[in-house]
Amino acid sequence: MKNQLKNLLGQALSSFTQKHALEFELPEIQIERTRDKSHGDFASNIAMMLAKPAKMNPRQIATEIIEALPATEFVTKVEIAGPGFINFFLSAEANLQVIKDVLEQGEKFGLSQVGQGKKVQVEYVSANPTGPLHVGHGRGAAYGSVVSSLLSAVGFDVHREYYVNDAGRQMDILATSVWLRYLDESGEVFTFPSNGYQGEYVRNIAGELKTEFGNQFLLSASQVFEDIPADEPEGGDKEMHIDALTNKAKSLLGEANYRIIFDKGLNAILNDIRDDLAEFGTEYDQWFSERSLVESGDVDKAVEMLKQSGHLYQDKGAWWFKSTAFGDEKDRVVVRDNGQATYFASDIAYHLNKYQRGFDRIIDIWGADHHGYIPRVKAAVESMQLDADKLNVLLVQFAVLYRGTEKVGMSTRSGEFVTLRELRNEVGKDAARFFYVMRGADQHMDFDLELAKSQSNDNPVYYVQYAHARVCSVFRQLAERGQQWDAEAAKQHLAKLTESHEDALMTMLSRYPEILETAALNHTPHLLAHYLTDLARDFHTYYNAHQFIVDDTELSQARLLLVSAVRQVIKNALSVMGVSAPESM
RNA sequence: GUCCCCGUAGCUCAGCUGGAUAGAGCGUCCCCCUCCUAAGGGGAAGGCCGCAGGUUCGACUCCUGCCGGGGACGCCA
Repeated sequence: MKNQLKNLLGQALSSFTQKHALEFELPEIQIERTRDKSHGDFASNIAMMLAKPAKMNPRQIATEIIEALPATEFVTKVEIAGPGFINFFLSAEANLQVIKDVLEQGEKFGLSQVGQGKKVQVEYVSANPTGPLHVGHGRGAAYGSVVSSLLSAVGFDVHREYYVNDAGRQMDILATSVWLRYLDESGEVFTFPSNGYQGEYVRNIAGELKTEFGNQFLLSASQVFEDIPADEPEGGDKEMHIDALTNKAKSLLGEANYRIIFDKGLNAILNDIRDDLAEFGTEYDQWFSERSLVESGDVDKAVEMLKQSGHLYQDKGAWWFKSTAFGDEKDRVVVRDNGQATYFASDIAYHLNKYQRGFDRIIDIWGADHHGYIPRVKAAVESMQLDADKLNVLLVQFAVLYRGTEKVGMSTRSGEFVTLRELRNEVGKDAARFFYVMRGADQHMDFDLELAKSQSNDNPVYYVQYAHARVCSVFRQLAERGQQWDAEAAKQHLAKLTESHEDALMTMLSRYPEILETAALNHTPHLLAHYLTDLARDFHTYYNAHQFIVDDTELSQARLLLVSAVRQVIKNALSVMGVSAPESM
């Protein structure tokens, strides 16, 4: 509808410019929904935009444009209002059309092709596989998966990816932690390193290792801790302590055995993360391994490439990337003085790889704490002569958990964090997803567990789902009364829908495709959540004001058709959000 | 210190990329199904859109500077 009006205005505009022999470049035609019914259904500000360049009074311009407007059956009235708005009033038929559209298109209603099949890669969550996902990752997961679904809904070819940090120091620390817990299980006595992974899950993995391999990796604690520098509580350095233990593990166990333990830890946690995300309803097309980049030599190649192009220099034994040349605050280390490539080196190689795979757009979704990372990645991309505009980094702010008014403590260090799985078990997948996505991603969020669990009208998830269930209930009621309903036949009686509530609902339904498009293009899934509560509210209002199953069968049929369209749109929108649409509650 | 995010009703948040009289929910107050699920609905009160300038026909929205809150700034990952 919006586009049709745009076309009409375009035609009127060109005859207007011809008439006055205007030469300047025309502004883009903007048409928007009116906020107030008395302003019609749509409005354009084009006359005011033209006022200055055309050197004419905006109301005069509006008058002439309206005169030049081709006649159509779906617009009943066009008015000039206020400083020069052109207001369009749609005909009743035009309003009714949306019901037919929903009926015909069903699950496809709202989808579009603005993405033109362009290839978009969306990378999200990508948490280190050193422990279970916590509630902070949950927000990224919900946001990333809904953004992906939105993009896909408006015609992009979306590739969802999880970057697995399965190489590097943190993974070594995990492997070492697993091994030490294994020794612990076997009765060795020692103090667990303060910088190791303390969580219970590490013990579980160690237990599995023990069951599977028996004493194959058993060594005495005295042998392991021989010549290891002191840990922090003993006045030493916790980083040096843990690194030394890792090196000791490698030398005592040998590469092959070490690798077994390493992989045991990695796979246990990665499988857990996979299951967790799958149960949360976020799917991936690819799990991209960092180690594969290292082993294929891509990381070395990328570093070499930067050396060749003169973007690296050596200082104090380390190789630095000259990111300041591209606007970063300081230069960054790519290869440490011990010869180890940093995570940044892998990230450079990974982004190069993304570009080489030929995506039209690349979206990275990171936690807000990584914002300082953006300039250096963009710098790396630019230094490799790649189009940095294709890369879009979206940041997700943290969520703070509340139980009622009480803040739920969160500290990753002590291993005392609330996991995503615990959250799902407590409030359920639907509520968790809806709540996560209800607020703008750049907004700090208060996540109230009590509210998310509550089965009341305070809870937007239930509010929306209930609207869907209520429609289903109406149809069950209809069946119980032994009455028939025929959607095709009902189409003939739509003109019976004359109540203001019905009008409002139809307008709301026709907005859905527009909401999907803006939400997708702006990466703002919260618009969809708000739209759903608005739609549900209009439905509940209608429900309270009017009976759908009434004696006038034609009216009854028409109302049922309208209500079934509402059900369809709620279902479609919830499905984009990855939230279920229950038929009864 | 540098950088990022935020500041809108008592509370939690929208505000459609600059439009008309700034909107919801919760909370408060009043009211509504012998009727398709009251897990619902209607109404009232409640605002210097942090402050001060600037840009223009027009600013909650864009720019600058303050004030206030949160976060990030490592040869960490």
